[in-house]
Amino acid sequence: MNVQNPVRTGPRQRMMTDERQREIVAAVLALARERGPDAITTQAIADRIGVTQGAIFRHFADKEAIWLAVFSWVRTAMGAAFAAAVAKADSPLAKIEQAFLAQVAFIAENPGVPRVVFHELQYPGDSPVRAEVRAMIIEYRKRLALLFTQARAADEVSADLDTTLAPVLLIGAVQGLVIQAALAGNEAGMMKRARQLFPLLLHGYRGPRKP
Amino acid sequence: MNVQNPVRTGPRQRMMTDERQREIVAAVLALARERGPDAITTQAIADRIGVTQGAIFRHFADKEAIWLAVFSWVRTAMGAAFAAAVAKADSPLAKIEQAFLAQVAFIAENPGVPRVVFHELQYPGDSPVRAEVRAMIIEYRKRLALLFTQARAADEVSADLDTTLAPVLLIGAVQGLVIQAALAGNEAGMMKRARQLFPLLLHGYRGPRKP
DNA sequence: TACAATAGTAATTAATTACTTACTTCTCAG
DNA sequence: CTGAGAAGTAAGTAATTAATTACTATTGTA
Repeated sequence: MNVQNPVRTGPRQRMMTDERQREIVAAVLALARERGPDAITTQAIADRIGVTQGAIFRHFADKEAIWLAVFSWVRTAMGAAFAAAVAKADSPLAKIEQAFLAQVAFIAENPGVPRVVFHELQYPGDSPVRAEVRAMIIEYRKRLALLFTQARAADEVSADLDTTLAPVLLIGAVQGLVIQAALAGNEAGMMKRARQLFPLLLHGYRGPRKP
Repeated sequence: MNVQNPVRTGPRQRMMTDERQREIVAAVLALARERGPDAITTQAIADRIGVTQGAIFRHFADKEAIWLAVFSWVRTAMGAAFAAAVAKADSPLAKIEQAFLAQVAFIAENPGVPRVVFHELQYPGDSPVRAEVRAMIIEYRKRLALLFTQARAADEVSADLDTTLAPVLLIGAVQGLVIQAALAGNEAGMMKRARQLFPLLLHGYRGPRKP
């Protein structure tokens, strides 16, 4: 917090703005978790980071720019989490399991993220913000579909498996856990439930049992 | 629309209010689908049903009362759809399948419903409206859990199946389809995808295959 | 040290929100 | 037929919102 880098390479004012922008993005996600997306007003953000309301507009042109920054952060962070998870395993199916668990872990650590994402998904239209959110989910779904195709080729899942449908169920499973956590009010228990839930997904992907 | 019952048993003014209330609830759900939950203002409702904004408050004390009426309708309609679906099948597992398909069909027919429900779920706190929504989902989950317990007793699903976890996956699967429909912008294709998706759930519930 | 850029402030603005009030119109029961 | 109650209207209110403006304070640099 108070620790500052004594050596600056770039101009100071840009640094300050970058820091404030990150602070504002963090405040948005914190407010989303604590009070819900509708409570994210420029006044609430300003109160949380300790400046006046007008100061927000020194760092973002308008509120839409704030949302774009928030979802840009989410997309980057989720992409990194996905890549790290996939790198941890060798087989396609194991990669899928790691991606699933990483996704749940990311949401458990950043409970504001599903709130803002699914808040935005509930609106029709083609605003830049919504386009960003949709692109993020579509990208995630495509990456999963690729892994499922590889898993099918490696005979790790049923040969009949629809590799465009399988990601829908996996994303849905994450959503089921999010809803469950919202109802119970505990984001902490999500990981445990996720580990219990994955076998159910696994057997579904593997196809009918042959007794 | 223009057809009116010539014989009225109760006092007219109550009838009118009841009709307006139903009209307002329908307008809320239509607005949720067409423009998203945030666009549901008393002005937008009034415009849609063709009265002035102030007239809304002749039929509801305040906006919270409108939301309570909306979720009361949703709860009743969903409960009826669930009961009808369960009655169509004999075995517990077949009842579960019918309930799943009925749920998706209900959402496809009432696209505003998931929008308002999950909009409300994203907020913490204990307002009467949120309590109603939570109670509705918890009730739905419990009914599913009971069916899963019966299915397990009938040896239709794995003996290891966690009957509290299974409904989470089923509700999640519905959510996955809702997200998919939101991304693609077509609620019409939901039923087809649901029929494709159920086998994946089924094999998951049945447990590991034994080759 | 002086300068120029800029983060921050305080106050203000226009628009929108839920909700109210005074008044009008309609309709049905007595 | 009539009058009372209720649905509807038009106008208005207080609060909140995102965004702007004129000004001040700070900070790195020439």
